[in-house]
Amino acid sequence: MEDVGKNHRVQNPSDVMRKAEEYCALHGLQFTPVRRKVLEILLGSSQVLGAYDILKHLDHAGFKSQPPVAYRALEFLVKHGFVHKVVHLNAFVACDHPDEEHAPMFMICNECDLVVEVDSNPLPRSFASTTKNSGFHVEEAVIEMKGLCTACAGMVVS
Amino acid sequence: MEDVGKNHRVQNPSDVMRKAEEYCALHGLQFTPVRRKVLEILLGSSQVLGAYDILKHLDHAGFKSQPPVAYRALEFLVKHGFVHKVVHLNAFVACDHPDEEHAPMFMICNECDLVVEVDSNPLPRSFASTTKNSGFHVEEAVIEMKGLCTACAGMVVS
DNA sequence: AATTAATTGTTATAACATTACATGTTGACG
DNA sequence: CGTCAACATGTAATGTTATAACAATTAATT
Ligand SMILES: [Zn+2]
Ligand SMILES: [Zn+2]
Ligand SMILES: [Zn+2]
Ligand SMILES: [Zn+2]
Repeated sequence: MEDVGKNHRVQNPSDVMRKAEEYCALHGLQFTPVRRKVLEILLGSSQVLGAYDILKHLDHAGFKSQPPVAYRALEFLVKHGFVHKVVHLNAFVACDHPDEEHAPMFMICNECDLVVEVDSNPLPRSFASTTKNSGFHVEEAVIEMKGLCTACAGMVVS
Repeated sequence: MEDVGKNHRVQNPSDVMRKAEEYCALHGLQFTPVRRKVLEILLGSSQVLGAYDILKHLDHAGFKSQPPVAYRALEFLVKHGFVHKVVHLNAFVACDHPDEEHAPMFMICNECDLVVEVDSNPLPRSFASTTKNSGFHVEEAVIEMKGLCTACAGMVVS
């Protein structure tokens, strides 16, 4: 689950970084060095990263690297929508478009752990009726689909 | 997360139990004592149970109680649709209607951890187009919504 | 009966996450 | 400025969830 290549899963990391800065400034949030660094780590990774992967990166970058350091930064980043947690992998991923309100929706490959965030804008609406009937007040919807990515599906056939 | 009351989250446990027996007989699966017991434990619980909760129950019932015992039984039960895993709680729950093909969909209360399985039959279809575009072959869709149950939502207001 | 496949027993360890408390930093207010 | 409260970080220890690895047993197949 380590970062292996130079490819980023997010197209323009610096762009997202700037959005995060602006958001924090606007809302009086402290975008501290650790928080900034963790977001950079995730933006620079081609794969999702577990908390302990992030700790290793922090360690290499000269930060403190006990578990709470990573978990606290991740909690902040997730809370404010810069990062999502992929609950099936106990791993984290920087969001492409943290400025747009959305329910995170992922496709996860069972073979290679590739994770793709797809747009879910029109979907959560359809849940509303189902949940309203039961009197449940929904705050967050998490949708994760497991299966095979194009590459891995191809391998099986061949 | 222990079983506290006599209420079952599944209406007719013995009914589900029978369905599981029939399914296993029909498909040549071994519905062994541990597997049966774990399903009974989950059917008898009013709440979702973690693997280690189940181990405690197994221990009390005179079964072996090392982690793999529970995890292997749960893997079997999940694989064949008798049990679902609630990934947000790392916990397991017996399914009400294992005979009907469906994607599990849950509502989870952030306050009291109440978990309600709701019917999702019409919904996964709407995902198909989104995922097909990306060439992803979906095998399983997990939908979990977090929020407040009626009871807990009421408390907040008062 | 012999062979193979599936399941279980058992030990150990890996992987993920939180508690608790001390220390430091920041910003508001008098 | 000095004080206080709120927020953030440092650190050690522990708690929780899940799997690896291999031996032993049991069930199905030939
Ligand atoms: Zn996102
Ligand atoms: Zn793949
Ligand atoms: Zn179900
Ligand atoms: Zn509740």
